[in-house]
Amino acid sequence: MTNPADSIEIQNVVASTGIGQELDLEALAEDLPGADFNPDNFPGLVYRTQEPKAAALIFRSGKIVCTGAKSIDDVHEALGIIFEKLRGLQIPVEDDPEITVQNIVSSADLGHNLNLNALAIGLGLEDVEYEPEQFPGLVYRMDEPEVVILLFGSGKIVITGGKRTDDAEEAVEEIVERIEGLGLLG
Amino acid sequence: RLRKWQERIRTKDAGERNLQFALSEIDRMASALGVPRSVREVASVIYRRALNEDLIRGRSIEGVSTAALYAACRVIYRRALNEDLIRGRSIEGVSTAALYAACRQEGIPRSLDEVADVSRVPQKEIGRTYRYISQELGLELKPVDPKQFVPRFASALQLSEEVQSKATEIIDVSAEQGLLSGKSPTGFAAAAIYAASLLCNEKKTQREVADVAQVTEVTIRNRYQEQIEAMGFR
DNA sequence: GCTTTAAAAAGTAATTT
DNA sequence: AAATTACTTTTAAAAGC
Repeated sequence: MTNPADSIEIQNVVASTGIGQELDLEALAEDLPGADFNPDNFPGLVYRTQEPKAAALIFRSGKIVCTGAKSIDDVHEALGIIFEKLRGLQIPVEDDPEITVQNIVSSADLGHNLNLNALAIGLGLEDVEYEPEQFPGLVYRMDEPEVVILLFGSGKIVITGGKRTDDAEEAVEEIVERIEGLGLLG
Repeated sequence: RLRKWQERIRTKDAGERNLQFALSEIDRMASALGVPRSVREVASVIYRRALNEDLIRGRSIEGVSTAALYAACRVIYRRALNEDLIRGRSIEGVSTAALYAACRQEGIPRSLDEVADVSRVPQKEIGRTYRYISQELGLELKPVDPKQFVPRFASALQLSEEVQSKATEIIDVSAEQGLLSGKSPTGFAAAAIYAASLLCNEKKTQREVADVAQVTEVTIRNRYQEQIEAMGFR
């Protein structure tokens, strides 16, 4: 009788921001201990924070992508650390750069095993991708909220593509309702 | 005006060539897979539909095996690109994906591994292209049924009808108990055939079955244990 | 389309012990 | 034969090929 929505855990938050200042990544790679910069492979410089654990991709334009954080607060904290590091290097950083959450990845547990074959047909083959030869999860694209849900035989699920914390909760309620409506939830 | 006319002819030429190439590729791969002529025709129809709906865009030629054919493929690709016809997508990828889809539609599926063995395109691209054309053409193919692999695998192993029907029964019973969700259809079929061969005293080793189904012995062992339990043996 | 980053889910595969 | 490592899928942004 536990509510699947209560089992939701945010696993990763992706966000973007910018310091409003062009950067010399070659020089930054020298001054920032632990920075990875391989312009031949990728134009961004990779910098990882320990607490909270996250990875940032810093670009020449001054734009930054932060990923790996476990919450929106952690994203702000990690980026705050990076902003301070840059200021410490005499690089001008805007007072409080706007941070935009781009994607939230969450996991949850529906609490019952799922018959993915029946679910693929029940949810509608046009909205479903289920190719167990290639991947064990059923991929379901939901319209409202606009997210992608990966459903597994164990009843564990992954919700991704949402930008708001509420998206995962709404998605879980919606998918539970749909599966129950099909009589396919335990 | 004359140039435009010539361009049109060239465009039509390239298109014809591409189609001819695609169809001959489908035929070559189908022969290598031992696919009946009726199914080859379905593959051809799917390819033509993909062409008509302009889906041969955005994919690159990646598969390389025989240098000569790869070169021919590149020439065609470049021509089509110059004529602004194909813009990226590979004829081979779409041909192979069409064949894979046709086999499924006809109920005699080949695994992506098997199709990749006779294609010049990597398995990853075949799977991706299949998902793309399947979605765009609205093929709506149901998930592959492991039972559909039984006759072909069992006959390759020279197993009797009795083993085949036993394997089919094992698949039905274990799938009924929810063991199939998320599992590879080939691995599931392979394990059932292995189990059935034991039960019918026509034992094949896990390695023999694994080779035919192109899965590992570890996978057969894992699925076998679950299926035996589902059947109430052990 | 590709390149890089991170994270979960579960299956399969290749190595190593 | 068991344990480890690694890859499959989805998502989003960044700059550039």
